[in-house]
Amino acid sequence: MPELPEVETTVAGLRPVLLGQRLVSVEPRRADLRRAIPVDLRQRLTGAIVTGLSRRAKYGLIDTDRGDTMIFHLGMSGRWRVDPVDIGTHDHLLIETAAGRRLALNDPRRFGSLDLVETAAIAGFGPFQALGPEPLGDGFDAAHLVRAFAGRIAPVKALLLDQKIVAGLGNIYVCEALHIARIAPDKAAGTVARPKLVRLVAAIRQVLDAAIIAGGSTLRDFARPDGELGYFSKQWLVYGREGEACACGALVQRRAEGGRSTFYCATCQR
DNA sequence: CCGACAACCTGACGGC
DNA sequence: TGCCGTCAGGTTGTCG
Repeated sequence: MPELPEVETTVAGLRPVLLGQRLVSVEPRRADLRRAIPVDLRQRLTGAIVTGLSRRAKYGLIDTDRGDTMIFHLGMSGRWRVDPVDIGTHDHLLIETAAGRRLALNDPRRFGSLDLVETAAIAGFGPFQALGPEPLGDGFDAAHLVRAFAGRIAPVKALLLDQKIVAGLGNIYVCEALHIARIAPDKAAGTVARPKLVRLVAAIRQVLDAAIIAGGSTLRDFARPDGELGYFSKQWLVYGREGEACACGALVQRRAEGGRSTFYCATCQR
């Protein structure tokens, strides 16, 4: 579930619950996810007031009035449950606000992470050091891709998954964007002509915007403990559609590369 | 730099 | 019903 649009809509769903609220209880229920949870997280966040929520790449950021920012990553299976009826084995962090709202960070596979850094030093946070530009921001355009792809013979799909080149794309949206831009996933990145890169930038923005809108439309249901985002899956053109007909009539193909599935239309994408 | 692979974990699903 | 293999939206590291 969690690529950039899912994190964006998650943050949007958390905002009305947390913004301006004092955290009266912050309880980690295990010592680690993908890596250790800071031992002082509970002490530093309990009693703090949330002053802002935002997103960077696939990370969610929660700022407090104590100058700390909690940074979460949802990995493959993470999500926040709002006002859960009961607490399960995969609820790894519990939060309660002064207004009596409860949150549980749930992550069965525990590929996610939870960090706490000084807000003023956020640029020094390890995983943020080498991140490329935000795909929906000003720093991302065809010229950027021309520079990033120059001389590279790796498949364009592989480089789009590289967070150092552009931050926030995952397997689904890369497959979708390449389809919309009509670019073959295995084409050597450095050989993709500039007009195609112009299309690619537009396609990435288009698919991310549409997914955020689709996720946003489900925000009403965000508080449901078992609530799932992901309405955008109904709009996928190629991802998960192996053997189905593309709009051109050809069948969507699937290929495994580096242990991950790539979905594409060999007729449309060149 | 590249591609392939493994590791980290659990759950869902299909086949038998 | 159960067992087994396969797959899954991410990140990080190794090896040749």
